[in-house]
Amino acid sequence: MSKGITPRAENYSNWYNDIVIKAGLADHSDVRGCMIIKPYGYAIWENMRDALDKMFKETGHMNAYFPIFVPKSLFEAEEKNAEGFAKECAVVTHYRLKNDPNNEGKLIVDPAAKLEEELVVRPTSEAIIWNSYKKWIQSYRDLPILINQWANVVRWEMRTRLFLRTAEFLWQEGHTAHATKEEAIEETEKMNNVYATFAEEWMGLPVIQGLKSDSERFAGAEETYCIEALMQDGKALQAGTSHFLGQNFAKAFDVKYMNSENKDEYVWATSWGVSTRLIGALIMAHSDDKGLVLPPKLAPYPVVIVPITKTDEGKEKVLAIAKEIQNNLKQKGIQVKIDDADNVRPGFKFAEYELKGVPVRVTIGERDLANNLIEVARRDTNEKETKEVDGASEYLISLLDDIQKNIFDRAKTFRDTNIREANTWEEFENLIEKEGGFVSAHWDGTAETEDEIKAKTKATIRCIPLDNKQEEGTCILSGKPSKERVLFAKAY
RNA sequence: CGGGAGGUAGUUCAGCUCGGUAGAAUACGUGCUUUGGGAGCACGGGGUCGCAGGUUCGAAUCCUGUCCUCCCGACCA
Repeated sequence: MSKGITPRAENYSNWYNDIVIKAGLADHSDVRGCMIIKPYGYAIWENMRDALDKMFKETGHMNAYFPIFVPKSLFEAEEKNAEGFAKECAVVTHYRLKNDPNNEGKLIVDPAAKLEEELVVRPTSEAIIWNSYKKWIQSYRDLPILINQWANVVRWEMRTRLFLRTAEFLWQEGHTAHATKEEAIEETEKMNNVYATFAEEWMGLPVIQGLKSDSERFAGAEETYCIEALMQDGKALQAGTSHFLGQNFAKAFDVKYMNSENKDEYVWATSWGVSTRLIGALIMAHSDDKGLVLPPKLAPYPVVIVPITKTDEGKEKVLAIAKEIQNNLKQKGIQVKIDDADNVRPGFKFAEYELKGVPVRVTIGERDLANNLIEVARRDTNEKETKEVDGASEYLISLLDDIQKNIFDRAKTFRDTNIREANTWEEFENLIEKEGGFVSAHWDGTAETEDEIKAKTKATIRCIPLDNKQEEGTCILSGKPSKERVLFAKAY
């Protein structure tokens, strides 16, 4: 157990907070619900962003940027979307401050500077983007529009948690416009697939792709696809969503195109997004009581070298080998940090890099080097081994692959052993309460039943898996007939 | 929005009951000894005690108001 980190078994949410703060990922700010993402945490986000951005471009999308402010009249155009977000919107009402005549050195909002129309700080950008698409789309030749934006959004949540739910967060939101329903649905599914691939191959996070139930669906969507992941404490986390918006926004903003037969038609839409919440998922999926555990592909530096030296000429030799390894790995695009700071001792560095989740630590010391050896420690299993200097770089590269794979396999085994079937209400309640994880059960398809289950157990329908097999059954609560099982869980 | 905890050094916190010189640990700086699992000793710098009033000879401490944060719950596309 590491200095100052609450063990998971003692208090899972304190453990989570300790990791975020002590690994240097983020801090609370003086603004309620808003966090400061520190360089180490931001570096992880940059790696996520770069990988996703590349995937978006490979699937034909381009980036653009729309304003953070949405005039209220635009925001309210799509009623369901507006209603869904209304109660968590920050609103700009004034554009100027002035000196407080009654309190020197203080400022007050200038009542003379009230805006004619309030500006909503975007909680999501469908409204302002579709207002633009209206101007961009005349003909079927203008379609599809495949745009993504990297942005911050604000949702005034009642209760916030670092990375998992903050009042302001960073994300990407894709907004596409299509001529046909089929093409839009294809896009929705394609991007959900991109998310699943990213989660599994980069984050080492196994996910279940599925559809949301009516009550969990995005406000303004016809269908919401999602990727759902399971955290170590048995709670589910929605890691990404991709929405088929039908013609709802096209109708709200009057976006029509002329088809090849000279007839006006409404445009079909999708939107999809993932956020800095993924960093929360990353933490809770892999880390342990010693600290963070990062997948090599997203670690700011997958390898850290700790030189241990006693003499000047020894130091020279050690650093020469460290730099050689650094250069070899750099050629493969792998960042290596050499920590030659001499104000802290090796033991401190070991603990520090374990806390920060660096996948591989290499110790190069004069003692082992006399025998041409170095020490290699892997963070995922906490195993240490000694290796020959010759061939070290090649070994490290293959070790990083191993770790990436092991992290995923471990999380997948955990996830798979935590999907259980329930066939009666008693079984269901018992599994949700005592085991956690996903519970696969029949449901009659109604929102009433879903609500009642939630009220009784706090479990919600996470998704209806895409590859669901069809089987006759009866709803665990109402006993009414059902054609397939859905996944329930308590969720973040 | 309900319930709980809290705001004192960069950080974690003690001091408050019972008013009287602003404290510890850690971090930081300097020096020496150290360096293979969170080093030791010595010296040193560092604070409008969240903010505003009030009581008092005197307030971190008592009273009133106010702002903010965290945790639990409700809420959460």
